[in-house]
Amino acid sequence: MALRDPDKTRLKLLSIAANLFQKKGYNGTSLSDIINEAEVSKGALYHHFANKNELLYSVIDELYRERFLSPWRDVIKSQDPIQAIENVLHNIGKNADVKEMCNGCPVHNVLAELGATDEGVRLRINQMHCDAQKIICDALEISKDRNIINKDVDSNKVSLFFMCGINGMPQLVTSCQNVEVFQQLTDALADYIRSFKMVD
Amino acid sequence: MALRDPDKTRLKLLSIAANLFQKKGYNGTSLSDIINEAEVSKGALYHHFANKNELLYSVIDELYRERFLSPWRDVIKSQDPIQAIENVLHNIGKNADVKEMCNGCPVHNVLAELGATDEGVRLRINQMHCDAQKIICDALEISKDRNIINKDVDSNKVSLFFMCGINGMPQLVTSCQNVEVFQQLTDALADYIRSFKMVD
Amino acid sequence: MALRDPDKTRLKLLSIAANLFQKKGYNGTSLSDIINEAEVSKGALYHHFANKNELLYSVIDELYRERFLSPWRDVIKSQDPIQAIENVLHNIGKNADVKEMCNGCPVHNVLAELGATDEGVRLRINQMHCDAQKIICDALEISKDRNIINKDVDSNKVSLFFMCGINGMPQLVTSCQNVEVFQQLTDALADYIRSFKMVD
Amino acid sequence: MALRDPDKTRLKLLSIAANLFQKKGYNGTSLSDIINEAEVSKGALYHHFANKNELLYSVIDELYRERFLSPWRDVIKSQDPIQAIENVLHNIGKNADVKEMCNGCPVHNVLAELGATDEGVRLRINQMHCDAQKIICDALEISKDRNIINKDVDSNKVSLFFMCGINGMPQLVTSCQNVEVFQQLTDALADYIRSFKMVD
DNA sequence: ACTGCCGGGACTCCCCGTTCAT
DNA sequence: ATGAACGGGGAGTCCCGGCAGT
Repeated sequence: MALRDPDKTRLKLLSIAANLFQKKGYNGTSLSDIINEAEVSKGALYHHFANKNELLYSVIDELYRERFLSPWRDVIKSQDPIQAIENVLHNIGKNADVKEMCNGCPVHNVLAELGATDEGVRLRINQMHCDAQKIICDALEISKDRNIINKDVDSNKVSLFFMCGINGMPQLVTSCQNVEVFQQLTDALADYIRSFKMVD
Repeated sequence: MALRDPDKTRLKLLSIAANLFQKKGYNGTSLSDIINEAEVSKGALYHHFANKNELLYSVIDELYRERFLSPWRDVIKSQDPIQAIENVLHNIGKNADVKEMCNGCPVHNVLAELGATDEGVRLRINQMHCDAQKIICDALEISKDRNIINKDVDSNKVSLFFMCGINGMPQLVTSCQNVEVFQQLTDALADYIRSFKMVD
Repeated sequence: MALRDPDKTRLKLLSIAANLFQKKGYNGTSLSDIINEAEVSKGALYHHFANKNELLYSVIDELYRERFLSPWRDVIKSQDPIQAIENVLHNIGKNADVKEMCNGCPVHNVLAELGATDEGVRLRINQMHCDAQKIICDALEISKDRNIINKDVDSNKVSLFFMCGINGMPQLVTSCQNVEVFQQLTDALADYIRSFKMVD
Repeated sequence: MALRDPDKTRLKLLSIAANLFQKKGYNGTSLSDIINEAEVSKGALYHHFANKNELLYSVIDELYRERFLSPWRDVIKSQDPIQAIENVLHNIGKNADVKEMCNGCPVHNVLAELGATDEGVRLRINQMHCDAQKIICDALEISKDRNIINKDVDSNKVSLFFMCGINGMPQLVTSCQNVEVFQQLTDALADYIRSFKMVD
């Protein structure tokens, strides 16, 4: 129903779709699932989104992308970017929503399901990975300049592996349904990144 | 077809289903897709498997599981398990089939799509993760005994993070469609595991 | 758009609907097709026409009917109505728009699609047939009076068959997509009507 | 239901579809209409026909075509083909099923609705027209040889116009819902064809 | 008075996983 | 092991109201 508030209706659809796609997968989620939970008619949905695929793209562009990148954006503004990265890891490890985590990372799930067949999805998520890696890579370079880490660290390789770690976590958490595992993993990744610091 | 060879038919269905599930996802693959590619009748499929879900379970149990675990089984028999792990990583990095890799890891894809809704899938894959982690963990313990790595290494944490790295790789490769990335990642993971070796 | 000209908007909708109904059929034409081509909003359409069915009726009443009847109206004013009919046939044969013809006669198409289920359509088109036949019938009677044709001609039967010929033409042209066929048919129909002339 | 008789099921669907397409048009007939009347499941329909369009093509090829051509096939075997044509016209005029007639000719209706947009339909019906015209044309030629009609008759033109008459009839009957009109028209067409006979 | 945006559902064709008689 | 039949959804489209502002 929702007496005439297009933006609100759109956002509602978007966020409900985001949740369902994460939990049940893209192909596992029917538009009926979405409109039922949103208490909105099919006409409303198709007024806002051309089709299911466009809805997914909007979800990725407007929700998943921000959720994925925002935690990292500030690390390069810090005096000690390495410390900042550790802090971010610590925070997401501590504040992880159990239910959310156990459904895996939405970005990750969508990529695993559709990456091989839907170029639109793949390119969007690749962009996210690149953007995030760029931030980490910059953080490493800055840290070299400031003599926080060794100059012979291969920033590209390390930042790539960092992204790999980030991507692997939700997988393990989903499979064992245990959030503690997530904290161990963020710890371990923090250890990894800290291992490049200069010994003083 | 019609050449009565039940086991062959079954295996054919199994391996075609394995490929399609990996590439197009479970919900994205229809039974018609499978029987068309296998050139087998619908009745034949239902003779061998109770339903689509059981087919998936069989695929996991009989194909995915072995593919996932077999490379690691021998590392604990080696004199230097750490070196053995590095070798395995090097091999899978070098021999990676481009097309296969770019579709992501089948285990991983299935978990991402169904992990949150299908306990049968989740438990099977969790078991694989645990079994693999156990191997790595044992390898680390053995290496401690043999003074290959430091005794204060937290084998559980490291092996867990190792699994995390393993799980994150196909994700990144899928998104950028570039196998070189895979080699860089196996390298980086090898670096990681080597970093625990005693300095002599 | 937005240039407030209600009559123009209405006429635009009417004539675009007329074309689309002819080409794609009534059920094959969606209101979206119409408003897209007319560059008019849905609200505008519904302001001018109560619903799709009323739009069709208006199309028939205001456009199809005139197009169908106007060529024949003057034949009875002629000194030699038979000659006048031949002339009309000759003209429509010669001036036939290729594209238009190959889509069939709009009146005809609508009747064929909806005649059996929509009384409103059937009655309107029946009226057109009757009116046209009346003209031809009158032309024959006048010609009898003036000794142009034999007095024993059954005007009703001939005029009915004349209408039959008129109705059958577009059908054949549509099926073979060849306007020459149309000219042959108008010729043949002219031959038919001329065959009743007195031999002098 | 319907205890396993594929051919029967198929034919049932075909003939019910044939009736509904004639009465309500192609776009006006839903697959639900068809399966409800046939008391057959949706799956059964899609087992026999790839889609709605293929169903239509099958209806045309297997039912409409025969109904349309069969009455004329024997006229060229007759001693007096012209007389045979008259007889056929007389028969279909006399035996016309009221209800059927008032829904128009199925071939005709389908062509009017879809001829401009569906080549498959157009080509099929064009073939029927050509085949029928060929028969009439041959009948005229044979009649010339046997001195039944004048040698200067343009067989092609006359047979074409004959087809035109055949095609126009159902149109008029549909619009006035009066079968007597049909008899008058078959009479008039018989008159027309007879008019070419030699006067003895 | 007239037009535009938002929304409502029923209905469309089609496909899916599954069962059953053969 | 076959393939005909089943029936429940799948996404998407349709025609249509109703509120807002001109």
